[in-house]
Amino acid sequence: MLKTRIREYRLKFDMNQQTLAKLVGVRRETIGHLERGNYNPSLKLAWDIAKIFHVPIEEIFDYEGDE
Amino acid sequence: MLKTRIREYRLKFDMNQQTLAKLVGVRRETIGHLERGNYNPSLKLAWDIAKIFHVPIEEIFDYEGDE
DNA sequence: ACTTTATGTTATAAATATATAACATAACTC
DNA sequence: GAGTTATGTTATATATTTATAACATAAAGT
Repeated sequence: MLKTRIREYRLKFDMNQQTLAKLVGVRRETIGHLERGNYNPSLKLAWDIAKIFHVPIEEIFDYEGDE
Repeated sequence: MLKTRIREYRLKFDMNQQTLAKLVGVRRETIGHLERGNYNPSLKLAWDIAKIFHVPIEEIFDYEGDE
């Protein structure tokens, strides 16, 4: 399972799903799905999100403890 | 466009596409497609590949200079 | 109470990654 | 030169991400 800190960083940057979505060029629902762990993003999307927060991808997404 | 150093690291680790593919649980062709930039991987696959080489994802994949 | 804002949720469609199988080629070994 | 190994390549099928649209709810402001 993928653990993500999108919500944590999103709140830290004081933005809502809509704003983040627009910044990385996806839909609001897509951000929501990711935050709730509904599916694994593409590398491109993960990259764009991490870049918004100025952190490495591994800081936001974590597959530790997996299959 | 996505630039990748999969081949470079794969050779450094002295493995062929087949071996790397098996290590990360995909097909040989998938590794080949990635090396030739045919498509963007999922975060999971990018993560697994980077982990094989013990480097951060950004060391292997790079979207700098994009859209 | 009504309106707005943020988020959850669900169904379906579209796009894209990956699997699978098949064949090609070039390098190397015997 | 036949056989093996590594890789390229292409066509089709399957799986998964993402888009799109619609409706629900709860909180906050007026």
